[in-house]
Parts: sequence; structure tokens; C-alpha cells
Amino acid sequence: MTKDSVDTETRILDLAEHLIRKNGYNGFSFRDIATGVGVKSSSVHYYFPTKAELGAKVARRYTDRFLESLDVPDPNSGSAEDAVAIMHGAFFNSLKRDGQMCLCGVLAAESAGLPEEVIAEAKSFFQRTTDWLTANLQKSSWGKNRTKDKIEQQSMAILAQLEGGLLIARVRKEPELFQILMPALTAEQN
Amino acid sequence: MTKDSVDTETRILDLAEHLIRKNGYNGFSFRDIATGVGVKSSSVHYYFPTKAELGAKVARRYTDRFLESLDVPDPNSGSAEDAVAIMHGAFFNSLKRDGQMCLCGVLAAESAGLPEEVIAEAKSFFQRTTDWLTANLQKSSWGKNRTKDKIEQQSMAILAQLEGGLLIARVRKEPELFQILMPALTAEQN
DNA sequence: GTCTATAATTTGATAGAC
DNA sequence: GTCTATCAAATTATAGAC
Repeated sequence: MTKDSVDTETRILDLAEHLIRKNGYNGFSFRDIATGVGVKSSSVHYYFPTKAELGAKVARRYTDRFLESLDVPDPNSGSAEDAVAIMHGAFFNSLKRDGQMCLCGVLAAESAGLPEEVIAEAKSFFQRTTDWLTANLQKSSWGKNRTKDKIEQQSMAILAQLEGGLLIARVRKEPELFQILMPALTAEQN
Repeated sequence: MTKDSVDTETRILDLAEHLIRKNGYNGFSFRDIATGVGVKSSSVHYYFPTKAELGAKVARRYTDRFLESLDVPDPNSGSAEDAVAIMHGAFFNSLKRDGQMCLCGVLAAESAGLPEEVIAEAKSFFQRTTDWLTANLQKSSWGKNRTKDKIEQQSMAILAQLEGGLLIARVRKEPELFQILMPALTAEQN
């Protein structure tokens, strides 16, 4: 399968993800997608009847892929620091590659004005991602002595710092700023 | 001066701020403003010729007011914990009052697709707010033993956690979630 | 300062031919 | 599955009367 043979539906999803992460849900149109993919806007509607459906599918695929990328075969000790570093790295990859922040972070910022089905997917991202962190912190030696409540709070605090870090690094256009969060993140586990 | 005598320009700015914080910069229109304020859209253009100018003015006013609200007469010891608690409280106020997050956090999320003058104001918010934190941490006993670099990193980490916390609390529609960040924030200063 | 009127463009979405 | 053609509504913005 060569590059050009990627099917239209996938190319629509790819471009939609790119544009939402760049401009937000209200910052792209079906015509932007059509032009970029090289079809007519009616063809985009063939795959995704409404904008809300397209947005929801993009968010769901993003979340699935993000969580997959976290489950690398772990050669390390499975420490709390490792878990945090893995997630930090996952976010940093796309930030440095093309200055993009988390898709669901963007959607969360606009969330009060988005269609229900899109908000639901964004919400789901934060739930599933916090759950992943909680599970991994629980397995670590740091988590052994702590209550579930305390660990869940810590998971949210970590995810909050990562999302906020993306926000700040991106508006300043300095991806490296996101890197300096690491010491502060791991310090909390000591 | 009664409530109804607030001038049109101020009411436009107030509503624009409300709508941007709710739906984002691309999620409101001049007609939304006009209808809400009770004038015609051409009257909105009389005060703010372009949408970009309106957005920039809203962001500037928001930043000025936010920083003013931080400089409460401080009856306490001026500790690092106090500074963090004051900023946390400033963000929490509007979150619990009407579920709104930081205006410049919303703008930062959309930033890649916004007019230059709007981005510039959002950028300025993060610079000035980080500076306030840095200055206050430096004055505290925690900051006495630390280098300027270390303190600036800590300031950004704190602001990142607050902005990300707003993001998550808002998409989950649970303002109280923002409260549980406090322990994690002050823990870093110990 | 606020209005009416309007321009030019863009938006999300549909019907129907091929 | 992709196209042409089209729609109604919404968008930012301007000209000029009152």
C-alpha cells in the first residue's frame, strides 16, 4: 500500500485532526477539508454526514491511539517516574513535531459551545487517561503506601500540569518550555 | 450610576469576554454581541471596527483585571503557599460562579488560528502572570535558597497545573475538581 | 451614537446525475 | 464514491441616513 492509496476517509480524519488541533473545532470547515484532501465538500459529507459526527470520530480515534502509544513494552522498573515520563513523552512528540497540543485539550477549552457527542468524547479522553495514570501509579512503589483517593488526585494533578504546559508552550511557540516541567512533575513523587 | 447606565462599550466587552470564555474566539459573532447587548451589529463595529480589535481589547482588559485581583493587601506571612493559594482562588472564583475557565487559556488553545494582535495579548497574559508568581516566590522563604531559573521553572509549572486543572474541571463540569489540585501544588514547595 | 440597508463571502448541508 | 448544482443561513464589514 503506497502513500497515495490511503483511503479518502482516513485522509479526511487525518486532516480534520490536524485542523482542530491547530484552530479548534469552530476553526475549520468542510470546505477546508475538501480542498486539502482534494475532493468536493459533498464527498466529505458522504463519509461524515454532520460536522459533529466528524468531530466525535476524530476525538475517539485520537484517544484510542494516544492510549495505545502509552503501552510501550516497559523495560524499566515500572516506577511512578517512568509512567509520568512516558505520558510526557507522548505529548511532547507532537508538540515538537508540528507545534500541536492535545486534541482533547483544545476541545475542552471550547467545550461549552460544542455538540454533545463531541464533548462526550473529549470527556472520555480525560477519564481514560487519568485511569491509565492511576493504574500505573498504583503498581509503582510510590503508590504502594497511598490510598486510591490520593493516587487519583495525583493523577489528575499530573495530567493537568501536562495539559496546561502544552497550552503555555504552544502560545509562546517554544516547545522546549514543555520539557522543563519534568523536574516539577517527578518531584511530587518524592 | 445605576446598572442600566453602564455604557455600551463596556457591555460589549463584558459580553464578548463571557462568550469567548464559553465558546472560544471562533465561537461567537458580532450578531451574538449585538443581540445580547440590544443594539445592531453595526453599532458594535462603531466601537470595535474589527473582530480582532475586539478580541485583543477583551484579552488586555482581562489580564489587567486578573493581575489587579491578585494584589490583595496581604495579612499573611507572604509565604510561597500564600501566593499559590491567591492565584488558585482567583481562577476558582469564576469557575464556580459560572463554570468559566481562564480567557487566555481558551485563546491559547485556539492560538494557531487567531489574528496576531489577539495572540499577542494572550501571550502577554502568561508572561505577566508568570512574572507575578516568580516575584512572589522569590520573596518567600522557599525562594530564598533557590536560583532565579529554578523559581521561574516552578512558576510555569504552577501556572500550567492551574490552567490544565481549569480545562479538566470544566469539561467534566465539576468545578470542585479544581479544588483538589491545591495539595499537589503546595506539596512542591515542601 | 445608533440605525437601515446591503455587500461579499463562507458556512453546513442536501438532491440527484454519473 | 465522487461529482455538479444549489440552498438557506450566518459571517465580517461598510455606506450613509437620522
